[in-house]
Amino acid sequence: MPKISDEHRAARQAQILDAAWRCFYRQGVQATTMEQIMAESGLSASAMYRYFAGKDDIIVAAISSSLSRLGQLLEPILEAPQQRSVPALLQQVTAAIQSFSERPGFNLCRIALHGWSEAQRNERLRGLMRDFYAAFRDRLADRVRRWQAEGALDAGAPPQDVAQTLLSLIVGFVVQSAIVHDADPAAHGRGLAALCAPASA
Amino acid sequence: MPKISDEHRAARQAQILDAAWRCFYRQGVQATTMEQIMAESGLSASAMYRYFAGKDDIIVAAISSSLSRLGQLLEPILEAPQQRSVPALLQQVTAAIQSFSERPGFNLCRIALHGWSEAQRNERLRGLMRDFYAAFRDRLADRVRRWQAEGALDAGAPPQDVAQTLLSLIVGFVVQSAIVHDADPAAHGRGLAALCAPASA
Amino acid sequence: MPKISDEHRAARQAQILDAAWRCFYRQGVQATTMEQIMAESGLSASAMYRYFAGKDDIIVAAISSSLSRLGQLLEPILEAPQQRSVPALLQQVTAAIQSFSERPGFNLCRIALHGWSEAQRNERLRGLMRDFYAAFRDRLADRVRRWQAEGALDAGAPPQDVAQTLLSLIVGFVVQSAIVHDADPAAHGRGLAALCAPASA
Amino acid sequence: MPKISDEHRAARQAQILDAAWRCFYRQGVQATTMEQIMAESGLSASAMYRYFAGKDDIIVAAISSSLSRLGQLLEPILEAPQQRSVPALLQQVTAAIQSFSERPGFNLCRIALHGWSEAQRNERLRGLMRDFYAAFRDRLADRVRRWQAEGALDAGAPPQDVAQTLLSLIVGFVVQSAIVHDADPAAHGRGLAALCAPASA
DNA sequence: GATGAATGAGTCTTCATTCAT
DNA sequence: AATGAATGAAGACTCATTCAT
Repeated sequence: MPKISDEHRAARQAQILDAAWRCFYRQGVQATTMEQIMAESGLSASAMYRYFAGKDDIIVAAISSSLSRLGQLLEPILEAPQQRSVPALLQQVTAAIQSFSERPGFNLCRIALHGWSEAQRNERLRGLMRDFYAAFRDRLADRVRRWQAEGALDAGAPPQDVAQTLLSLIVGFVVQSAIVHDADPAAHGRGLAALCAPASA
Repeated sequence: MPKISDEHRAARQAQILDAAWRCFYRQGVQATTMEQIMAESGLSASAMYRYFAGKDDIIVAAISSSLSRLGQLLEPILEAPQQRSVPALLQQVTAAIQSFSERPGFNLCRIALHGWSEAQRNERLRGLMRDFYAAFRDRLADRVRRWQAEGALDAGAPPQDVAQTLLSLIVGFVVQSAIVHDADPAAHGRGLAALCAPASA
Repeated sequence: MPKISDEHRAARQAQILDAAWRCFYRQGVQATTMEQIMAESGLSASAMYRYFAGKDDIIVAAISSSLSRLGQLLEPILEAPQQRSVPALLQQVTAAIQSFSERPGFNLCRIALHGWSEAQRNERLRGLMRDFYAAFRDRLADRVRRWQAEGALDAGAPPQDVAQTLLSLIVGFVVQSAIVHDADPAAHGRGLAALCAPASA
Repeated sequence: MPKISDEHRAARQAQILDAAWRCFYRQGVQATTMEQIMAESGLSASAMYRYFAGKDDIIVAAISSSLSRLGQLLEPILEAPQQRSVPALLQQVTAAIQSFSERPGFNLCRIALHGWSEAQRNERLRGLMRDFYAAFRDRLADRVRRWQAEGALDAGAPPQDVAQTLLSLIVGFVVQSAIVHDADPAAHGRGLAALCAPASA
């Protein structure tokens, strides 16, 4: 019965990836050693190599699965039919990221920075990440188009430009969370609202 | 004559840091070896240790000097008295970053990602970076206050919130430059302008 | 029914040894891993250890069985009653070796080199091989004695010396086959005939 | 002064290759570990990698230098102008090999077997060895031609065939030395002489 | 009786750093 | 002041073998 074996395989791989993330989060991707992942996962050296071809494979799988999780986290927010205002969307997205990051041992923001850095020197990772962010920006552009159709946004602006700006706001929040440690969804929302508001309100 | 010695020292250090950056840019911080920096700088092993205490020192010095360069690049833009609109400022800042990044062998955007990642696992670096970005945000807040005083911006908004939003836009541009490779200052400006504009323009 | 079990056992062992030889032939003895033999034989790890005590046992059994096959190949040639001339015998033996070597996946010549090398560092193998070649040389000496009795060869020469020379010619052919790839039974026969011929023929 | 450095380099390389040969001789090529070569040479791990790119490089260099030594050993014998008989040449060559092999820690015959085996799975080595033996056989063919010119050998025989036969006798001696341990230059000479002699002498 | 997942000792190799010259 | 040879600890990865199921 291969089913048991497949489930076992998936479980072990998840076990390894979770351990890898806990290590990456603490020390960065390159500085994490296989031995540390072994210790964190409770598996032996050979067990790791049964489920992954090597360190690079673990890195790619871990980052890839992390991007998937991030996509699953943000998709419902983007697709919610009742989204009316840009600052509100931004606030919801950043709040979701923040609450997801607060779980112990898995800070999404710090991990993102490590992943971006690693993607600079890893072919597969670079493609993976470019595709993910390009796709995410396309979803944002869709959202912009709906707003424009609803009359909530200037219909003359190129949706891709607005999407690029929105994506910057989101990843900028991530960076400030990891570096300055005081990024605040509400502040981001207020700041953007202030920019959008007529000056002499 | 200690003065010559000091100049010599500074020149050698700059030579090493430049070489280090070229390596970091290509391969990331952790994956760069001392031997590669030696080869890139044309100096001997002992020379490196004469001018820096070790690899960590080179990393901190390189990132620190890079932050200084970035500050020097952006300061005149922030302080320019004639700055009138937020989208225009954003476009100027991102354009400056982009043109600075286009010089061969020193892509500021890619380097920033490496530096952020490294700062997660290096105490000194973390402090350095937090201080730099906090200070930069303070400068942005000053700018916001001036705009508010000039009536160009809603006076009721907390300047720090607006500054946080602006910083996000800037670093978001950096990330998109390095990851998706198509970040565009003009698009960022247009996108922000669209968000600020009244919907039914 | 132990008989079926015994047959089963022998069949499995042969299956393993055949697989082992295909691996040894390609990569040498030491460089072949148990996993490769497992893959080549289609058997599981535990099956290997059920039928052999370990890798060393497989090596010894494989080389031993190979020597037997070689002996069975050459024996009828040595014992053929109509053998009249030394060059003819040499040519027949080398031709037999060559045709045996041409089967895909089992080059006797290459395998011999691997076996000799391995015998240097394996006590059991060393004895096995010494005995085999000593016995083979004894058979050659018998042949020489028969030739001497028939008047086909100088009766004053020590048969063991002639046998040693003949064995050198044979294994020399094997080495040249594996290393220079152009060893030729006919050329060997002609060369020896030329040495035996009176100079001014 | 680069000369000192070059001499130093050559000396270290020789030191490593000598150590490697002592290990190869005892255990075969593949079964020898870098650590054993380190211990035998008295050098550290990194020192080895300063002078050789890796284990494969050491193997190739060691075998290559060994072939050179063998060539230097046999060349004067082949070129000696007073060589008159084939058995005498054979005896001189084998005797030279034997005396060279008797030095402690460097048995040329055992080493040859290891080298041949290794050449089966190492591209560079295979070419190296094929070229060496082909060239050696050409020298033998030259010798044969001279004998034929002097009337000492049947002028009608193809020199390359005779050379192939002679090479077989030599390498056959090497194999019997290493495997049966009783190969004897004099016996080889007598055996060949018996084959060459008229039967009813 | 058979499987294949698991192991831990061992392999080759690299690297930041030091030190004799 | 400067060199570059040397180090040893640590890195990723492999492999013959065992054991729970």
